[in-house]
Amino acid sequence: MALEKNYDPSAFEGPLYERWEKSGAFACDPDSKAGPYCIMIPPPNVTGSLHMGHALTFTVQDTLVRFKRMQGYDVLWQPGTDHAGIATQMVVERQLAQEGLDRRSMGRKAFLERVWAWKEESGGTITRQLRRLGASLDWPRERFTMDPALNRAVNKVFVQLYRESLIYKDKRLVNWDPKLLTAISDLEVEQREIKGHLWHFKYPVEGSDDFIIVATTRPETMLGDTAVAVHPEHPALKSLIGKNVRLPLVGRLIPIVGDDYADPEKGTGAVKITPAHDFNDFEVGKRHDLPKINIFDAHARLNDEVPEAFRRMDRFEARKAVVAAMEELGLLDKIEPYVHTVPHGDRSGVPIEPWLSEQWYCDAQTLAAPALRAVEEGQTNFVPAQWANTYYAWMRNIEPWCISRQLWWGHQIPAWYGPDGRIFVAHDEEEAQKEALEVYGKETALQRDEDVLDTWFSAALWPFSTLGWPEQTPELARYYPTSVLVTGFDIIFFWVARMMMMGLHFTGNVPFKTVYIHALVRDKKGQKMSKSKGNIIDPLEIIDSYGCDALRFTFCTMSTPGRNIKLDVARVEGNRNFATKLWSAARYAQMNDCRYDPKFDPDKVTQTVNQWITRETASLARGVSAHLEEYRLDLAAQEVYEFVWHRFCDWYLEFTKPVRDLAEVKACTAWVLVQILKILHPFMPFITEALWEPFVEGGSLLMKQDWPVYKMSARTEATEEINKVINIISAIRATRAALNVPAGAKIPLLVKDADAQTFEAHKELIQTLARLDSIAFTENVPRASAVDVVDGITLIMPLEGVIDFDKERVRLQKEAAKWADLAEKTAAKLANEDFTARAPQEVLEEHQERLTQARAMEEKLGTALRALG
RNA sequence: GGGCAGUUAGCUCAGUGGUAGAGCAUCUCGUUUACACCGAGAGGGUCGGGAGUUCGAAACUCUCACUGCCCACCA
Repeated sequence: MALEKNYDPSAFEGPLYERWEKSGAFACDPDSKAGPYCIMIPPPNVTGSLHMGHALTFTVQDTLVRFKRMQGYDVLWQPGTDHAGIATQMVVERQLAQEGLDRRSMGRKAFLERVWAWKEESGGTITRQLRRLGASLDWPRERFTMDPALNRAVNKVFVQLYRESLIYKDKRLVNWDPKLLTAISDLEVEQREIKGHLWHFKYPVEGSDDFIIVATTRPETMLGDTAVAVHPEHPALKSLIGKNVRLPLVGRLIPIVGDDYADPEKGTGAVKITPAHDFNDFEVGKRHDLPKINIFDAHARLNDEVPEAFRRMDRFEARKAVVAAMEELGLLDKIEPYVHTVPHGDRSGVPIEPWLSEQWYCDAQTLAAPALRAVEEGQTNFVPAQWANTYYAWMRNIEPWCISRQLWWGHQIPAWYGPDGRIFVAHDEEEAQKEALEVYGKETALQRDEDVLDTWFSAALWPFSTLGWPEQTPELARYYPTSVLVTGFDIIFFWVARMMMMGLHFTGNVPFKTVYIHALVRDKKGQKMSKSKGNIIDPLEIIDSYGCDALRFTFCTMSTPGRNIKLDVARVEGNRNFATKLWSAARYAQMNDCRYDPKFDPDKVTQTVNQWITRETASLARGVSAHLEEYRLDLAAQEVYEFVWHRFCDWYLEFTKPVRDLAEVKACTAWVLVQILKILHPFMPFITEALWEPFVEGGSLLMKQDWPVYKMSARTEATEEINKVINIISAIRATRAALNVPAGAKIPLLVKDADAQTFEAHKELIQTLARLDSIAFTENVPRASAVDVVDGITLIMPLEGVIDFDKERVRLQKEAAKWADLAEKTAAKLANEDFTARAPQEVLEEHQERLTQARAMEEKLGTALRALG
């Protein structure tokens, strides 16, 4: 089958993926004798679609997985999707709203049916898109976080943690999202900078005509104030401690308390205390035993605790009303513009409300201790290592994790309530009923907790729940702990930390040995991609335009640890060109009848160029392996790029053109090409697989081939010789270009001080690639010639009448000056006794050699200049 | 306020103690039968500033500046 002239990825990417998948090449083999290697996919939102962040992380994972598979490991890359509680529920609720429906009126059961239907409808999108990316996931093992089996794992974990008192119910202030009407965890709160105001209110002090002035960014909360705090040592205000103020608008008498929390430097030095609506005030309230007056309903509208005029008002409406009312009373002291940060729900985008409610909590502090130790002791390593600091910082100051959500889509909390409010936490209703029977002594109707768990709760179990836990499955025994977790730093807290906690607690083992944290994808200016900025680049459009391999290779070359990836389509285009180059080289090989011979022994080649390229190939394979082991995909990819384009195409194929009919050249060309396909496969799976087919017999798959490891004797003399030839040709080309010798013109070459052997052996090569019509040896530099010196050899091009000798003189002088400068610098260094006494021997030798060489160059160029006349 | 990164050619980035590199862009030349999504060549950098360690610093230490991000606080 002859290769098409042009590289057209769209012609083969789809069919090849199908072939891989059908062949079972993605499947792990738990019975295999090979060692296990396992990566758990960070499950994307089941109803989501592929964005650049996905494309990056899955490219990295697929590259690692394909490499390991070729190395002979039994690889499990576990696929799956996440139910993504809030995100998915929001999407469906938005759909309902368009139909004029809402979930509460349709009821829980009907709503959940609707969400499941949506999941069935859109759930295949992301997995189809993953296939377009070439992701070699073990699809028959696909899991979903709400699978019945995974739900059993969730219940088991919940029940056990409850019985260990590591999960409990508590009434306290939570981050309440008044739009989504659910509690959220600290991590789901996003601080946003807001240009607001600072209102100064005068509160009348009881029994005097004095006022105490408090400043606030949230005037509406004053309706729930139960104290004013001042610092116990505040010089001007401490005398007021113990007195009361009459809370305006409300008329309530509230105390002035002394508390360290009141910072004399801030605001007016006195601070209003609203224990039910501010986290700090809540603490102050506890210290002084203040009442907590909840003035908001779930929608953050004022409730019946406030004066009638304000009831039912939305919080922002109430703000205006309170300010207006205070102003009317003459109690508004002043208003200042004020920039401050306000907590917002990361999903809803509305300011969150600290709100008193009863929620389920997980004692993260207790669970964090072993998880911290595991990283400190190196059972789990972060790559790059500095991310461990981020992990430590958060884990050492971890707060209780609010795990309940007032949603319907998710794992419903396995807790049932008796008529007296008694809680029965059980694996299922039957078990709960049994417990209730013992307690009440009779059949009793139980009511299940309405709430569901935070999405990240089930995600935290992913590394073992997908492997069948709590059953002791062969998969669990074999693939857990997994080899590496690949993810972005943005979810170290959300996910990595929680998997560590749950994994250690329930399996006694870390969930992964390595956490590889990669960059985030930005636009080419380094800005976050977002819909509102309009700078989103769709990976599928890129794949359509340039092919999947070009996109993948771009991610690989740019995934330097510790840096963001500024994605510029120009880079993708450049890598598409690289793919084209490879395609074209393969086509050339095919046209010249280069067939891969499995019996070809690279160690036995006799021609110098073949000895050279086979050793270079071996060195490439070693380099790429080493870089991949260290997660330096960037360096690995760059090394292949350099080899394929600049060594194999630019030099080897050109070198062998004059002798392309020789059997050894044909076999060697095919061999190198096949090695390139193998080494490049993890990075560019499609083009390499497509090119594999025409070069080997028997319909095998490249992705199932062994990663190349060679036993080859060193051939350093071949490398040296070829490098010398390359230098000679490059020098002649540069001289020709500098002197405007027409590219088509063939010129004679005289050489001086050269070992005849190099020129004899590679005469044809040098003549062809440097476009010479003859090569001859000489003892003297003839007059009126262009000259260059390389590796001690003087190259002379008698070009009288062709070139401008003034120009040539300037060029040579510049060149000579460069070498003289180096010689001088090196000589000065060698004259420094501190240097000669302290530098290591090999560095000294290197400098000696450099000096000799620089002096020789200087001298030979001098000779050439003199000959120029 | 605390922390972590980054600062190297016009742009995007490699380079962790011994003569400053690549890709893209730019310029010159070139349709030599794999490739113009190409080939050959060239220009371009006081490695953010300062100090220190060292025979020797882009690299190590300190310090300053700027950029980005994370965490916390904000009356």
